[in-house]
Amino acid sequence: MFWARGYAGASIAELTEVMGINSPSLYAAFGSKEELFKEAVALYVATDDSCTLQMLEGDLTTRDSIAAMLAVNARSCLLPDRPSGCFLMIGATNGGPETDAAQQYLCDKRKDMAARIRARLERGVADGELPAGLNLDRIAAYFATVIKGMSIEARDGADAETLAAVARSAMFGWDAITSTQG
Amino acid sequence: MFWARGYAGASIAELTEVMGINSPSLYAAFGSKEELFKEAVALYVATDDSCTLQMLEGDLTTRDSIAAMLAVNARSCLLPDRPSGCFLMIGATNGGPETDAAQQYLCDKRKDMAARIRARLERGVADGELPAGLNLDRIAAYFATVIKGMSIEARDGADAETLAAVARSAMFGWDAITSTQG
DNA sequence: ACCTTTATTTAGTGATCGTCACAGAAAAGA
DNA sequence: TCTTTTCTGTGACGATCACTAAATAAAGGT
Repeated sequence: MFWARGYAGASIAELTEVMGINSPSLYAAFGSKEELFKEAVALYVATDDSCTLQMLEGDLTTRDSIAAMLAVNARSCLLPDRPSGCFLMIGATNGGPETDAAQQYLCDKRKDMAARIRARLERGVADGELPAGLNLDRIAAYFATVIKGMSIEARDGADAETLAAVARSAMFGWDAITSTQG
Repeated sequence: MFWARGYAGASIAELTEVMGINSPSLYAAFGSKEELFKEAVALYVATDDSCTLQMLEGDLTTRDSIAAMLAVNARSCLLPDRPSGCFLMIGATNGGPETDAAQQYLCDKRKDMAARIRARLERGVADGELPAGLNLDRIAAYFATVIKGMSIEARDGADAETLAAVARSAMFGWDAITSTQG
């Protein structure tokens, strides 16, 4: 529900109906809507989202691991029986001050993602695959931007082939991006 | 208000307070919250957003016009006294069924943007700058994805230099993207 | 079988949502 | 000046929001 409607758009009444419980049970188990949301996000990060970032952990070259991450993200934006796009990108964007905590929580998760991309780039520098002196923050920001954009693109109705092509296109500039010019 | 909080997050009470009127005046002038939102979006498209797509209309080469569009978009995501990011990307993403019309309206505007990028690419083919046989839809989807991602990146706190670097990075693969391989 | 503890249901809290009927004020035409 | 028209402010509509106190049912221990 949070994934499809967002934090503010998913009401307690809808949540309890889907969960098959009454609201007092929900509050006894989770404490508040905000806590329930955070647990849902944590579950998402531990399951669906882990596949994408897991591509950064293997024995692939730096370039191939980034490419694989983009490709996996493109696919996971259009899984059957799930809302389009990544939960972390679209789970809480709109809303008044009462949604600030949820928005900040997702923002932190997105920054974790960028940090892990940056860590993979650092490993590439340490392995000698990438030259020293690169501005790794900016390179990581570029790939994070593409990933974020793909979620909106998926919500707008892009098909799997288009998203896969976007992932490939984002890699075409790899050699120039990873040259020492920033 | 819609830009900062989104369609569902901006209440009539907040809107009327900012506008300095009472709700009956708002309904007499615009008819409904949805109509007011559409007028606000139309105003945004005609003013702030026009600067970005205007880069596609000049005498620049296809490559330079796309690069200029990305650069202008990067700057307009972080204007002072305005919410971060593009209104079309973040104005209505969350919410229940009653926000579907607003979401669809913004989605159509985003597709207009992609269509204009595609039209610029077509002009490039007609001018002989780009080879024939390219899958222009996918190329346009790539640049649209980068633009969409930059808005989330801006909301997440990226500074102007980072966004400008992202815009440059997105252009590094231009030659490969515009080769006849799709 | 009895008591204690846990879980679920019913019902309702005040607040806020988008929207509008109605009354009173201001402006315009004669 | 009087009437007609347009506009603005007051107040309230039913619905829904997140959240919870009190009552009822179930489960576990002895």
